[in-house]
Amino acid sequence: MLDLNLIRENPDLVRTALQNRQMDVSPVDEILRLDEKRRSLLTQVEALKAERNAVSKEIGRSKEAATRETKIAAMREVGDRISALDKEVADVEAELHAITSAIPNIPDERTPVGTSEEENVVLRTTGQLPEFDFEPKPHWDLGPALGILDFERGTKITGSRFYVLKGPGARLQRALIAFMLDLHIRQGYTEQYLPFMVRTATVFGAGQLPKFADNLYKDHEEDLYFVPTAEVPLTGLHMDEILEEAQLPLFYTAYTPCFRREKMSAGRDVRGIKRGHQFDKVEMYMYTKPEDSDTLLEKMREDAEATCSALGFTYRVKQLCTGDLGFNSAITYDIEVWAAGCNEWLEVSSVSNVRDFQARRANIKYRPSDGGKARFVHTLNGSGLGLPRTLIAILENNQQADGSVVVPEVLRPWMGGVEVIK
RNA sequence: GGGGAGGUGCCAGAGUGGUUGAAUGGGACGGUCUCGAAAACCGUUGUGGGCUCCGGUCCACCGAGGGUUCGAAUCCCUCCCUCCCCGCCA
Repeated sequence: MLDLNLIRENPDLVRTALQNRQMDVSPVDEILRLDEKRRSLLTQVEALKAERNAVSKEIGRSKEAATRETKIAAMREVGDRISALDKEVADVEAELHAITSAIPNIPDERTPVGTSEEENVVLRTTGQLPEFDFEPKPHWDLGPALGILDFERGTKITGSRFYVLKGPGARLQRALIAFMLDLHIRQGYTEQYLPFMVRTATVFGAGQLPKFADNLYKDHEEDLYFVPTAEVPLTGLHMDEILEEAQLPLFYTAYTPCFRREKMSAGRDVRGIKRGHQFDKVEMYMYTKPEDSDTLLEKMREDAEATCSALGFTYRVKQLCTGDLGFNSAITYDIEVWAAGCNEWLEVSSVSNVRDFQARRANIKYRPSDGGKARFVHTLNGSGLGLPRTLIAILENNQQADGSVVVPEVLRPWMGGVEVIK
């Protein structure tokens, strides 16, 4: 959510932001119009309320019945006008809120302007592309051959885009989760175990509603959403709180499953486990003072990269351009790992500084140590790697000619010492 | 699932229709005192919003949302949450 004052005082900034994101700028004018209408209505209705309050006090003090009756009658009429105006204000505010909540964050000056993901900028590539003296197989062939991945049974018990991990496959994923969480703990994050279902206000606070309702699973009976990412409950953690400056920054890490309907990407990435309706992820999250968020974004990026390095991945860091930037984000780095079987770079992490965008929606502030006015915090989020794509990279890059897969050394403690899955 | 109690400011806790945005106590912060501290005393201590000659002023907020009334923290309705007892399930 953007600051209404910012939109009012600097509409061109917002228009440019929308343009750079390849979006329609007309909502800005609509907001300005509604904002003006709202303030005009408020001036009227508040004057009436002030009058009613004052006269009502007089009525309370008045002893004379006739005077009281006259005043009560007058105030009854004022009350009717207040009700009508209040209704108008509520309508205008609802419309204003609906439009404002659909405006994305303003990209950072350092976010390159571009029209689509084609114009994302590769900042750096680390490691060499692995070489094979045989034709490396994609994971959708490798996994079933090893008996650790079962697509048919996944679709049988649930439907398309669901799969079953079996035996060492399931264990490998669990090893990755434990490894990542422990690594993030060493990097200074505090582990959280969170609800996997959240209320509407929580999803709104994280910026997933109303815009992305189509992508969410919902229990309509209980009015609860299944989390699409741990970012949602991690934002909710301090919703409607005023933190102390001394508490900041807060570093959190959490493992959660993620549930996404993927209506937008129907027909895309249908092969393998790259894009499922249910997948696991370890997430990093920060609450910071505004002046620290730029620096800490780099820490979070380094922490995500450290995970890739420890697993022996060849990876590259991309800077997203305005055309591909997420709704909440001002600046985002994507980390992509090379997968030798399907021959592509897979996005395993997205590290973003959303500044005060989520904090405004979720109402998360901090009180400066000098006792000044409470200010919105900045929040940052980043995947400590999405699990399916990490699994793909391990299976495809560590495969051997006989179809077996070498387990990365750092994971072996959680694999009962198993060195090769065969 | 059945029965009962409750949700008020940073905390505890009054307040059942009219100067109550909210008593009282505690905490925190500032000041006086002190070599310093404690004690004591004095003061300050919410959020959002409108207008503003930027000195203020007005509006809203006592779990959330509606309603009654000239006027609601106080009355009514719905929902949410917490606690206790019983039942049920793990």
